[in-house]
Amino acid sequence: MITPISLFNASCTECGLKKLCFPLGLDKAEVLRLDAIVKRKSPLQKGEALFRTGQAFQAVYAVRAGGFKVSTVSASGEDQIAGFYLPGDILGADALSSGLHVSTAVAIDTTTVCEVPFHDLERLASQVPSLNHQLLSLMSKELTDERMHAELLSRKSAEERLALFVLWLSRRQERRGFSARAFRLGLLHRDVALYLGLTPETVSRILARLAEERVFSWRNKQVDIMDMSALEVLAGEAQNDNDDCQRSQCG
Amino acid sequence: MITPISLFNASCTECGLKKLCFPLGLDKAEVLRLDAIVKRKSPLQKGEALFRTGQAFQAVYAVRAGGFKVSTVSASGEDQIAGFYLPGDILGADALSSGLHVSTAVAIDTTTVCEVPFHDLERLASQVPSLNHQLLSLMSKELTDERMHAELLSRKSAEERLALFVLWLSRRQERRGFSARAFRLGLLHRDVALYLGLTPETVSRILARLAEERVFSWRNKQVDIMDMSALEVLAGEAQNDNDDCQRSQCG
DNA sequence: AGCACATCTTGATCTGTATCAACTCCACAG
DNA sequence: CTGTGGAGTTGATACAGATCAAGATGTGCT
Repeated sequence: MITPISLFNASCTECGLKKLCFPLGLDKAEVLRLDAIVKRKSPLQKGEALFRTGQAFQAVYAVRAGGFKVSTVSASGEDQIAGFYLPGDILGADALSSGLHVSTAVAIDTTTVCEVPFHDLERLASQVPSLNHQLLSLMSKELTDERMHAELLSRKSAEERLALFVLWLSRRQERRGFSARAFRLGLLHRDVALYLGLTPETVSRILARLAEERVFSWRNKQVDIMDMSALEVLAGEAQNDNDDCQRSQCG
Repeated sequence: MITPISLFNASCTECGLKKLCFPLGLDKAEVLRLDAIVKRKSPLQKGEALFRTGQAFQAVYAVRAGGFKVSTVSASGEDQIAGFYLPGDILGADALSSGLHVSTAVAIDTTTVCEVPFHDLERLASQVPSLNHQLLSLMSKELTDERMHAELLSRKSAEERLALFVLWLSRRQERRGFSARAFRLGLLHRDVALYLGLTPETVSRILARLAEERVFSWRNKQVDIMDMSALEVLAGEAQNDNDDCQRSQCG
């Protein structure tokens, strides 16, 4: 199959996501060395797997466009969704300790990735301290994200979970330079429900209520936030009262 | 204050936990270099904090004896417990991406730790590839553990959660060379409840039932597992049927 | 365009766990 | 030894969200 070169040859130097990805903190010469080990793969179709549980760990991947859902299959069959990975995110590093992937990554859209063979990455990182630091930093970030996820699951009501989920998405969009108030979200309610520890029915009911209350709507893969501060309140993240004041002038 | 040197001078070379900790995969000369940057601190009393939310990130810590509970304080005040760290575990690396600790680590017993200044660790790791690999591997391990925690929180019943929790503890004990069936657990019900996303009342009720059914008991900081296979069944982790068979001779 | 299947919505009911409340047990200080 | 406060237990009740069920809407394929 012949694919237009232009889609895949963009280097890290020119990539719009370099502030979120491995190049962060590297100088130009270092980015060029990184570029040399990165393989741009042809796009995955929606539903295709990037890796599956049990496969040998070979590389980590940076999402360039599209996205993945990462799930683990439990003994009971039904799968749990560990997270969603959007452009700029790195995935696959969770397989590092065991040498085998412990989860499956499925494209939720037509998706392009950069493949970074781990052996090469590790060797380069040992020569480029700032790259190594960034690798550690990205993993540390994933860990704190997963902790936030666990906190959401253990202490939040269904409504808070959905509000928080949309708020997180909104902030990720914003950091990528897109609108925080309106974006596309090509996920099934079922997948979001699994991620949030809820059922699709509950998700549907709460979406109906929040749309009714003009907080936000999610219809036909399109999210529109109508009242950001109400959303923050519902998510339990309002910039309220005097938390800052205790450290500055007030009181 | 003068403390007996003998308590703190044990080197990594002689440490019984080296198979679980940074030295894994290093040769003797490398372990000696690691030893040179590790600081053995004087013990923390029960209830003392190793680090607190908001403190600057300076070092990672290896638990030598005792243990920690690591919790995050949410805006609403009550704290969520992210995990328990036992001898051989590494903690503190979650602060790496932001440069500030995002959680608080409190000793649950008299506890000794090895402090590894991160700046030194990073420099040494850049010279010793196997150390760098082990650092990445430990972080990857933490990430998969946190995913298991999230899975427990989103899909398991209260009984399954407790069974799984005790099973995890049992396996950790075993890997450290202790009995898998009987061990000390100096945690409050309240802390375990928070970790499992339950209330102390529910924990108490289920413990009573499981002791009644002779699966395991937890009284006076002492856990005794009476029926390991029943515990595995309750935890949804029984070595059941033909999962292996599908890959071998059966059928 | 039209069919078929998957996803989403909406409603009725059920249930596991939280919540509230009272009591017991224990550790520790004096 | 006794008083005090925190932790654990046990029971009664409430409710959020699961489950079951049926219909509406969408989406992909021929």
